[in-house]
Amino acid sequence: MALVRNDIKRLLQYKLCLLRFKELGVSTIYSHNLGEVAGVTAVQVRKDFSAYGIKGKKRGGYNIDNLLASLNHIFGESQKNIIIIGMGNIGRALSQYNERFIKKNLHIVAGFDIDPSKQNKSYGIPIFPPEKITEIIKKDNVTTAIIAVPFQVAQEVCNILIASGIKGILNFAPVILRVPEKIIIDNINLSNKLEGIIYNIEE
Amino acid sequence: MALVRNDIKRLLQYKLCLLRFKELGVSTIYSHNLGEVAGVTAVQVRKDFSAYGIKGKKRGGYNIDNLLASLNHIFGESQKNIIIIGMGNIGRALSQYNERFIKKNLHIVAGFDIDPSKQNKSYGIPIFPPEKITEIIKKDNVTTAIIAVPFQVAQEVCNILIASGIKGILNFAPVILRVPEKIIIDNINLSNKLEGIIYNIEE
DNA sequence: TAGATTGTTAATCGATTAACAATC
DNA sequence: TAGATTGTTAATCGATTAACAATC
Repeated sequence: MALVRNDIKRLLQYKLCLLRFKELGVSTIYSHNLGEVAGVTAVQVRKDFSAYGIKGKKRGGYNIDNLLASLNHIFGESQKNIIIIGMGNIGRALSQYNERFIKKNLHIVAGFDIDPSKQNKSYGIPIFPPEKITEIIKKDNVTTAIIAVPFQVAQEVCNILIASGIKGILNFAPVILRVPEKIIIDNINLSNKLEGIIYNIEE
Repeated sequence: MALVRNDIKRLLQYKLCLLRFKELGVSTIYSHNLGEVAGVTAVQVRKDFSAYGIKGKKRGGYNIDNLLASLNHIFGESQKNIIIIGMGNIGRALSQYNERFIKKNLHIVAGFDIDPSKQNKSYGIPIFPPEKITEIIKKDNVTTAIIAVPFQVAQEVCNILIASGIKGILNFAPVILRVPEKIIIDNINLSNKLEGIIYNIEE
């Protein structure tokens, strides 16, 4: 099991902030501006860029277009195909994100559910029965899957996905999935997130 | 801006795993068992428990009921009221979690949306117009809010929430919200999560 | 007694911060 | 030249891991 590194999370956050600045017509940015909106220190920003070979101008800051080009190069500009397993409330909500995701070259190409009544196109993406998982993964060269099934079947679904070639998983089921060392996984447990926030409030 | 600490996240994860073990009828657990399912080392488990004054028996492991009692004491057993701002796809999906959340004393007491057509009870929780936010927060003693509005209005909503007394925020809008030092915040950016996973896969 | 497990102290590692040199 | 900013090296801090003592 491998987790996404913090520096990568920060770089993605910078990318998002830079796109916002660009929309506002800003063309140059200083490390302290970017740090402020991204929620990190200016030194952290400069260090992150430096570590990935991204150069600014002393006294002149960083050119936003150059930064975005560098970041896009780091994260790759090819289309990434994604599937969702489980079309319950969360799965359906995520399927609606497709339009937004497509701007970032993230394409949700299919959803899967055992309920035949969900196997139609009303969710914006084609829905298939679970038996089709392996077939679609191969056909569309899918490397990443979102698990949004009940926790009781999450590990079983996870095993099928990995056997079919999936390399990365975003898991919304409230269990820590067991996966081989090389698989990248991010577990999102909403009630734990809420409980964690509340604990800190009351501390 | 304060973030939820890692040790707290682990304790919550332990709690979840322990509940699963308990359901299976297990009454005693060793640090290596718990570590394995929680995805951490046995030493980490023992250190976390030790730091919070939770004792096991040398050679005999930990009693699951005692552990759960200790963890419940740490996290508090009173009812916590939560509101959701924005009843789009994510907001509606989260409102359906209420039944599950209630088992953990997390009560989603209201949702808010500017769209009058959403102000009915079909989502399992009462929906109000945004003007009612402050009133409901005071009335129900709400300390925690989930932001699920479009990013353009997320900061404005955040400011209103904080002015109304909210202390903790779970944010699904793709922006880093600016909040005072004491406010606890957790930003979940789904496309960043997917991009981060994909970056690590391709590395 | 031998073996297994907890629990703590010391060592290591990695990430963040401080300090400051370089330079526009 | 003075001031502002980048970029790097060194110092600090915190978290994880290793080692091992305690004890059931």
